Amino acid sequence: MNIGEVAEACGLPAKTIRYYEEIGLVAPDRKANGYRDFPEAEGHKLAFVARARSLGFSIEDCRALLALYDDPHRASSDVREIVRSHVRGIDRKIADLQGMRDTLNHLVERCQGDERPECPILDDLAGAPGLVR
Amino acid sequence: MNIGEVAEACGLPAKTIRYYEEIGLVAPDRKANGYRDFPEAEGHKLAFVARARSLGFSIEDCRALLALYDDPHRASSDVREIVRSHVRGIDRKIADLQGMRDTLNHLVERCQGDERPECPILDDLAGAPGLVR
DNA sequence: GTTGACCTTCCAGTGACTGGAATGTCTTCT
DNA sequence: AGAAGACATTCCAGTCACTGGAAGGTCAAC
Repeated sequence: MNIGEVAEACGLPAKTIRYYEEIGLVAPDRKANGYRDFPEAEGHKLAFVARARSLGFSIEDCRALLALYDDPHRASSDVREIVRSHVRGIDRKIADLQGMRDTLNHLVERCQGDERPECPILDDLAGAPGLVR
Repeated sequence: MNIGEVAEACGLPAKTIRYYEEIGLVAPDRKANGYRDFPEAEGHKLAFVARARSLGFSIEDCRALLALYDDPHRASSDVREIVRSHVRGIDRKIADLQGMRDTLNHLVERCQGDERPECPILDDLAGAPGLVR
């Protein structure tokens, strides 16, 4: 399979696939003309990585997950620990974002949003003691 | 004020403050010995940016907010629109992360997490039709 | 005069791509 | 046989917002 076909199949841009080869996530063969040639297994790896990335895993997580995927003697507890740790990171991010959103919503509520310069949002950013911090 | 003092005061690393000067967010004076000298107003700008960054605003948002902060003829509606648009972005991110977390939690629940290799998480990543996608 | 804390600039690296230039190859049509 | 157009290749640079480190200058205290 050419890079274009495998890109179509797994939903990743060809550029990204070349990058994944460069960092050693996949290792396609080469045809006589220098074109990459992806056997089925490499295509599956790319689809695996595409799905893992869409679930927010880092490239290093993907590397670890791929290694487990390839290892018939893996322990499923190793997989689960990677995923759990990732979920903890996601939970932290959600909590951070919710905190920001709540603060910002409070500020937006108190801002008139008209043509005048008075603005509680700017006052808060400038360090004025707001009602709700 | 030296960079170290102003860093202490606004809670940003000195490295970050130098970077903010480089990209034109602040413009400290210079002493005869080449050291940066931050007048009060520049210190306030840094504190303003530090708080805005902690609320998730991009550097370009900070630049726009600083410009409004500096403009006595601003309209508070301009401020509010920047903030609202940022909140919309935060909401999108939260929704994305919640989607990932829910999917991952479903997968974790179904994984035994023991010493055996069978793993519904890997099966899902590999494209096996899971019960819950 | 020497230590140590502070300051300076400059260069390189992070993560995960993405865009573009310059060039080569394959397929199809005339 | 030649030309067009779609594909492929490599390499370099840019993104965002810093962060680390090297090599060196300055200042205050002992």
